[in-house]
Amino acid sequence: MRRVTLRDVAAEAGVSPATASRALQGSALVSEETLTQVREAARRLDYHPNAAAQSLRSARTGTIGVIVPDIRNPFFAEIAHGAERAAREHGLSTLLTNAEDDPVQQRQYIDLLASRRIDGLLLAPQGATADATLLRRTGLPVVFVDRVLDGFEAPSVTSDNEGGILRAVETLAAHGHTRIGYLSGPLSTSTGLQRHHAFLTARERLGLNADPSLIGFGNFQERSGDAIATQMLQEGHPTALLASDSLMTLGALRAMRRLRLRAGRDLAMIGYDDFETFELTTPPITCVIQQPERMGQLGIDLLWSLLCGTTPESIQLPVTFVSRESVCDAPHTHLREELS
Amino acid sequence: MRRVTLRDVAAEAGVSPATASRALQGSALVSEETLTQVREAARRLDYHPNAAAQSLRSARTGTIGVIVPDIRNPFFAEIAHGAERAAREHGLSTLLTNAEDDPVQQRQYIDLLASRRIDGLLLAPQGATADATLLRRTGLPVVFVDRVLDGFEAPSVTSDNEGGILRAVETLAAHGHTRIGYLSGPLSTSTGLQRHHAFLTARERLGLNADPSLIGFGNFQERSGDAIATQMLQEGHPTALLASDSLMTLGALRAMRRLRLRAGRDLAMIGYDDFETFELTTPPITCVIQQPERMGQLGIDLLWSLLCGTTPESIQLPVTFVSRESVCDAPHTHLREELS
DNA sequence: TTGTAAGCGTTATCAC
DNA sequence: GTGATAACGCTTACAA
Repeated sequence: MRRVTLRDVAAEAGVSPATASRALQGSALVSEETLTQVREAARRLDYHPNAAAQSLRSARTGTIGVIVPDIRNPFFAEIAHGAERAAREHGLSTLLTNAEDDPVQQRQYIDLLASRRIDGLLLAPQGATADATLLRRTGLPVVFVDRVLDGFEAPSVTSDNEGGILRAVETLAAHGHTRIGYLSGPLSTSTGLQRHHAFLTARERLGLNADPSLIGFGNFQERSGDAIATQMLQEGHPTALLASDSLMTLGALRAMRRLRLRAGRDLAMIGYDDFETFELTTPPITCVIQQPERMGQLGIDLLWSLLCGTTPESIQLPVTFVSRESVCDAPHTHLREELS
Repeated sequence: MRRVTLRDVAAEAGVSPATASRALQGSALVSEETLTQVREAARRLDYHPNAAAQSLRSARTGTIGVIVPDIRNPFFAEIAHGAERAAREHGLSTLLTNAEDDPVQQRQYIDLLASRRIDGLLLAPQGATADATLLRRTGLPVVFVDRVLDGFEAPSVTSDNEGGILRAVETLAAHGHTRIGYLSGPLSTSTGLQRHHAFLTARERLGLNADPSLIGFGNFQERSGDAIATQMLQEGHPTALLASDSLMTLGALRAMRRLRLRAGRDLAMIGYDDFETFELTTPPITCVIQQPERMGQLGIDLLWSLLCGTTPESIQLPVTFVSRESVCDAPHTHLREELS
């Protein structure tokens, strides 16, 4: 089954390939009549232009690469979705890849996408400065989304990590909690780092207990949230738990269930990022909500500006604090009340 | 910033472009010495081969197109993830696109991917026979995953929809339910159609109530599940609810919450597909579980066979029934017991 | 083992 | 308005 080429279309329409090309691109320099003839011919032959030849010639692909660390994490699925929508509105298509939280895979995908001559890259990065060098050498226009990479200057769409954590810790403190267990993400990500830092700052400012067993480091995956919560609940004696992403929140909830501890009664719990069912668990989970779909969309908009030659400003989106029912008072607060 | 081409690498290594090309492909016909020299040169210059030129010349792209109806549905995110993993193992990369439950977008993506000269297509299709024609005309090797398209013969990886629904209905019937409300997916999808048919068959075989108000049609999205459940619970008087995918299950749970009905006590509930938190809701939700990641992986394996020239057999995966706590006895069962 | 050269399908630059 | 024609960067006969 030989492929239909522009030559075939041109022959069918009785014009030269050059004219056919112009017609299909909607160039103004072609007569109304030949235009319709060429279009008709293309339709009849079911012509699909060869994108490889097009981009070889024009040095543009009309494709944006998107690299997320974990497509199964709903947060990043939303980002990908928002990005794809926005890209389509600009007439661009997206090449979505999933680095699976693996810096090596991330590097491979950067190489792959560079080979594919994407017009730009939307990246939720992980890893170290080595990757900044790699990234720089590709010469690609880059926009960061959610996370940024040290040592590489690029416009970014991030979210108010400090504000989100601060708000959560303040809320817990207001309920009398002083022993707050924090399930941190990896410090190798900018979000993990910022949130961790914000937690330390908030904790100090509010004079809360700084027992080191009240911080556990995970990898933003459910399993690590489970493991950290399990250990912490048995050894750190927290009266409240704060997780730094939705999957770790999920893991913590699973651990609590196993230990027969109920959020909102035996223990206060605040999650980061929403999850479809956090509203339907018992109790519904109080959490800090970001705007992942919007982040993806804005990321593409910034990239578009970049492609158009302007240097856009980075954007930091605000977070929302959604108070549901998983935050109870600290036990000693009850005591205090009973005594008074 | 001019791009580095094979010529540059060849010049740097002091050989011809042909030799450089051969060396970089690891051809056996090149001496050990020039091989390392070319590789070194490529590394030094940070050479990224131009995929457009490669595939223009070789008529292969090493890329598989994947079209899913809704990437935000965790079921399809898992499929995409499984597909990507498997593709990478075959040395292929994936171009993931999201049709957003829109046949028009699906068509656009088929065109787009055909233009990109993907080597094959993994498709979870929707829509009518018109799309079968379109698909056929692309001449692409296609494998269906999860769903199939009427009028287009292709290997597929599906799941035992009849078995899953049958098992769910039998379970409810065994608990004394005769008025089972069914939240159907769209009959324009093969899964929606098969499950609906299986529900009718099971219901008839078990002699259950066939009140038409006990079936509602949705679109596999949360909102439709909510709407259908809301109406059905107020007008159909079901004692049990069976939803046909996870998002509609979610919607039903939301509706029940609003109406202050609790699954496993006021009403039996069975979901289709698992959802991260169905285990953590109150009560945990009984459901039929599929194997989406495995479906994606097997889909790519079939496609690979297809690309290698063999015609693989279609695969139907079994489902698992996970009994949790959302299925209670029907009210009249209690009555009967009390009377006896 | 290596080099030369043709050509993949398209678009851009010329002329006409 | 339209048609030759040259290039884009690479692979692969074929020749050396």
